Amino acid sequence: MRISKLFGKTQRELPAEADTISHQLLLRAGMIHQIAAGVYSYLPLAWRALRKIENIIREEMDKAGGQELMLPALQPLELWQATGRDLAFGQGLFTLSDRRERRLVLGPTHEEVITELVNSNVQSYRDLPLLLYQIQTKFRDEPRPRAGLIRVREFIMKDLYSFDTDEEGLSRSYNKMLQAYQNIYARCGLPARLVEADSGAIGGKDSHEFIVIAESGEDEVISCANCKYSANVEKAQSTKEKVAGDEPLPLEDVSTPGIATIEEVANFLKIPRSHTLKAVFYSADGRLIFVVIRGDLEVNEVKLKNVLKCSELRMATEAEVTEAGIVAGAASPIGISGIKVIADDSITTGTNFIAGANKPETHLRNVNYPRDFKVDLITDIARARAGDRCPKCGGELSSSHGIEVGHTFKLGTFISQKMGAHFIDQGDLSRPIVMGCYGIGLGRLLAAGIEQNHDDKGIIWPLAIAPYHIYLCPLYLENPQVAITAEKLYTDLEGQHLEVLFDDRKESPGVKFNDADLLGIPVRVTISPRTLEKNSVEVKWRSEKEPQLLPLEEAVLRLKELITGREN
RNA sequence: CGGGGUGUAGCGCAGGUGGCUAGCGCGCAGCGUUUGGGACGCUGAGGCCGGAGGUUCAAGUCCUCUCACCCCGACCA
Repeated sequence: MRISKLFGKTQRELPAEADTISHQLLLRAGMIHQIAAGVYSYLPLAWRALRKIENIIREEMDKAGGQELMLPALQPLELWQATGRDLAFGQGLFTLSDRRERRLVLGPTHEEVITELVNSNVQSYRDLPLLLYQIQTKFRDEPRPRAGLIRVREFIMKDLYSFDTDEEGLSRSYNKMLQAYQNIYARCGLPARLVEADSGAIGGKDSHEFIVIAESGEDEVISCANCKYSANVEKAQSTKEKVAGDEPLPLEDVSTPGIATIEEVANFLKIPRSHTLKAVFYSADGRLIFVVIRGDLEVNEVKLKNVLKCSELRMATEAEVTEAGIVAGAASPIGISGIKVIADDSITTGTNFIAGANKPETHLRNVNYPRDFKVDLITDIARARAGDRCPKCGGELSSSHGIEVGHTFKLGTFISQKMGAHFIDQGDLSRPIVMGCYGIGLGRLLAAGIEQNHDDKGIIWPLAIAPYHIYLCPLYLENPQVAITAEKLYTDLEGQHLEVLFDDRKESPGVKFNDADLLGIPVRVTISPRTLEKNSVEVKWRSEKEPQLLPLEEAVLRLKELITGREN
């Protein structure tokens, strides 16, 4: 490709809109163009890189036994109502009506559609297992698109769906996919980590994410330095250490004038926050929920949401709390009735806690569970933090940010049951198909690739996903010797099926070198009067500092060797 | 949804106390001189100042409404 003909221009200045690195570089390199919040066009360079990623994914899916197909983006809303996932997705679902007022959604994912399809093609255990996948555009009305391609509303995604006769089959399919995913990230040059995850609106039991550690990532990963434990903070557990072990003492009031927050209570009474119990109020599908947790811990809303099995969860408003007869600032689980109380199991890690008295400006000393109050449910709903103890080995947990570049789910029979997708087993029994699903966002993978591979000059593409292999960079093109040599080299390199971006512009060396660095093509080949004097060309890897000279007559073959050598 | 910010040329920005032909840099076009890390000179094209309404002799500038985009938060009584 000649740069003079390439659609898309590099930009010298930082775009004001972007403040994550991949977003900035994608814009500066002229690779993407935004048309609305979280909606982008992909220009030729980006599209080439995406297709490289797509092909790697396709090869690995096929190798694992997957069969590619294409599914509709336009889906009837009833399909979503059948599984109830229209509610789970809520506002995240793009909906529209056709001319007959039939309600449709733009598919945010395709479990319903493919289950419907599979149901009409599978009757017997002999038809299973199946691994079916699609690579296509999906739509989610994200509350806040951000960071360029990292969180968007229209995106290209590979989803594979597995269909098995039982849990063991599912595990086999699941493990195949985990392996295929490891292969994909390795081939794309991305160090992705496997972490335990919450399944969110997709539903299901076991779930894992692949995370690329990056500052701009919006996911928080909790991991143990000592063992392999690693989990998304939404899911992560930690050991809650004992805090106070005295014999339970009788309850007593303590006056706390003007004291409301846990911080203030702890300071006022000169005790650690961990010796207090905190009351937090939520509204779950419109119902008030009373949550009790040890004062130094925070509620993990994802865990809470899972426990409550609700579709909408938010903090309750002060009005809602007051209306329920609760004294803000001194709320207490003691003597509460008519409200569902959920407790974090941290309330059993000590005795004689301080808690609200449910009377203005008053707290209670020596609160003990279960002696003093009852709860509807006690379980782990706390947010794990860096510095906490690992639930598996007791090591110290640390926290880092990352980009979720893949997510796998053991769906089980949740969807197949609701949609009546059954098969006949060997004993002539009708049973629901056991499902899994496995997604990768291609654009996000591209962005993560840039987040991982760049310097202050620009992108440094891993060879496997680079839009081109070689940046052919002749200097002083008005010199006929340079021009002729460059043209010949361009033709010969393409003849060897090397992918060449030919900078045929009459620009100054500075401009060309800077664009070469910005675009991040792995190998730069410079031809100039200076190199021609030595009858050679200069070759430089984008990822390395020093160039080397290659004799002109060997250049094509040597470059071919260099590139195929690194590809494997 | 809440909070903050920004909309002026393809990109980055200035102008904002109303005042006549709306500027600067980059980029773009032409000519010339240059040339191993974003060269220089000259000439030139390019704007419904996000949109609607209002105030005024006069609005990029003031008022009201609205739209779009970006960032932060979805935070604990």
